[in-house]
Amino acid sequence: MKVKIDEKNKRVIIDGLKDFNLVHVFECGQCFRWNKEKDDSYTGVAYGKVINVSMNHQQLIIENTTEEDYYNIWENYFDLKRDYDAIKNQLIQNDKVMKKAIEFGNGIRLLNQNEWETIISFILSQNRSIPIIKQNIEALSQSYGKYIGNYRGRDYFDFPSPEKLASIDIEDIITCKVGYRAKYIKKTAYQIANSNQFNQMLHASEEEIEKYLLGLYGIGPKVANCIMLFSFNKYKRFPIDVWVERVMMELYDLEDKKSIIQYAQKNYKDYGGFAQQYLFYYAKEHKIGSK
DNA sequence: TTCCAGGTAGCCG
DNA sequence: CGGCTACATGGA
Repeated sequence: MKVKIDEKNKRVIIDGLKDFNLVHVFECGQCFRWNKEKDDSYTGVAYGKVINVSMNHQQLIIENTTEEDYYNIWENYFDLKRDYDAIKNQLIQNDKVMKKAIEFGNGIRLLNQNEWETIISFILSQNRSIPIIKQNIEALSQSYGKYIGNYRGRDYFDFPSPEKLASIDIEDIITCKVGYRAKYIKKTAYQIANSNQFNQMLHASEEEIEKYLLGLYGIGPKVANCIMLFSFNKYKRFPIDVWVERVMMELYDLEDKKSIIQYAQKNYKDYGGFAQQYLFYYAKEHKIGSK
């Protein structure tokens, strides 16, 4: 992997990158603020910046960025330093289903996303489909987020701060079509904005983080696991949603959530989060078990 | 029209 | 504890 800085064109090019596919990364259900352009590249907002990402063979091209942002944000955000081969090789041992799921989503990488944004995003995700979640988050950002700028003819807004969401009325949050989840958003934003506990969690143990998240209004075990996996680097976490539950019951012949948890702990160990994401993407795209 | 979506809080036994 | 249900909204 080789990094080239093209300062003049505000680009960073990463050469010789393996295990990275734009569709897999952005459509596997882990993130909600990335949209496909007509040229098959993706434009999105993260950490208050707008960038465009495209691929050319094994070259990853990040546009509208700088060398500084690449090393401070994007290298970690896109998880570029991790060896996915090692993870895949361990996961596929004695597991034909996983082998298929990994072949299908071979270019998935787990993004390292902002903790606060991930908390609200996955509170919103409950009992909802991904396109609607994306709409909700976009509406929240456009209504209450800071204006970032115009890129390729479109205006972009950052995800609103805890202070901002804590300060607005529930009725105003509801205008973003989040339904009954508005009260969860307001209260959780208030708790985070008005306590230093959240900041302490950024350096806390896994158990403390879990306890804290479960104490926030609107967060249960599944959402807490997603937040820990997608923004706190807790890669053992194995969130079980309707898709993972169905694919595990159908293709692994497991009976209930309890046996799924046991199976995952025993077989996936430290790589539960990666395993889960391959399975989720495979199940969702093939609509396993649904009808 | 009915059913379902990256579930959770509240309530009941 | 474990099981049940209401819940906002939009797409199939």
